[in-house]
Amino acid sequence: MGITIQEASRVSGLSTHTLRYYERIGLIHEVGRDSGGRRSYTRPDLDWLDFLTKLRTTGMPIAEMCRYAELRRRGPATAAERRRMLEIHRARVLERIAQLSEDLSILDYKIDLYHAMENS
Amino acid sequence: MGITIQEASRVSGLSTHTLRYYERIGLIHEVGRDSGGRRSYTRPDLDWLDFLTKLRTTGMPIAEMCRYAELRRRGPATAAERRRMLEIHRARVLERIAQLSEDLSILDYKIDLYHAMENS
DNA sequence: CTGCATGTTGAAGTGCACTTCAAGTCAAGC
DNA sequence: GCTTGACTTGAAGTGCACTTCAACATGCAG
Repeated sequence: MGITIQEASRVSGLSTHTLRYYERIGLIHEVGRDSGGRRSYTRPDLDWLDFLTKLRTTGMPIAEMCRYAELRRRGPATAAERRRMLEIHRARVLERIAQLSEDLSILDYKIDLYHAMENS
Repeated sequence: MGITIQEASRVSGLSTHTLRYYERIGLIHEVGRDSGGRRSYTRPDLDWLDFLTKLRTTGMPIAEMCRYAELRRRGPATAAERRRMLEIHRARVLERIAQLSEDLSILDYKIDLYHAMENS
């Protein structure tokens, strides 16, 4: 019914080690098992992993992701709180982009200086 | 002539520990000392720290910064190589900004979904 | 001249996010 | 039935970027 941890690893881009680690710390809740006790990842699992990965790559700390995951498990009653978490995170991402853009211009300036040096 | 490590810390935004650490690993080269052997930071030191900080906040690994610092110490002959390093780093920063912007839209989408849930 | 804050050093410790290890289980191919 | 390879677990290890510690030195206030 589901796919193996190996396939889930390929699809998600996370190592099998990381998949087990994420489950252990509660980021992924109780992945289904096959007859032999092996993990079997379903579509919803993969979608969730995808979203988790986006939170990670945008710099959300694991601890905060765990909190989000826990709220999610508690159901619809926690929707407003989860939204607030995402809004706060969104603001951080925006700020990070702004900071990077600003620093980028310093980089450009420095690179220009080097060009000028080389052509003088 | 220069300022104390405490003042340099305040100006640069780096802890005194980090300032000593940066010096130890060769990121900052031989900061001057006062009569009592205490560090004395001058304007060029602070400018360099400022630039280092920009490299760090844009995600350049310490090891790479050390390499850049070493090239810088070797003088003008290494200018072209330093420029290349900055250009490569610049490309990474651009890519990071693009990635963050993309992930941001997923975040926006999710937040919208939560709003829709709350208003239904 | 005596505290005491601030400085110095090398070495050890910390926190985060994994990653590797050790020891065992299970299923498919020969 | 036996090997092989992927899977399982808990525990220990890794890499990065600092941070803290321990032990000692210096300089200024009272």
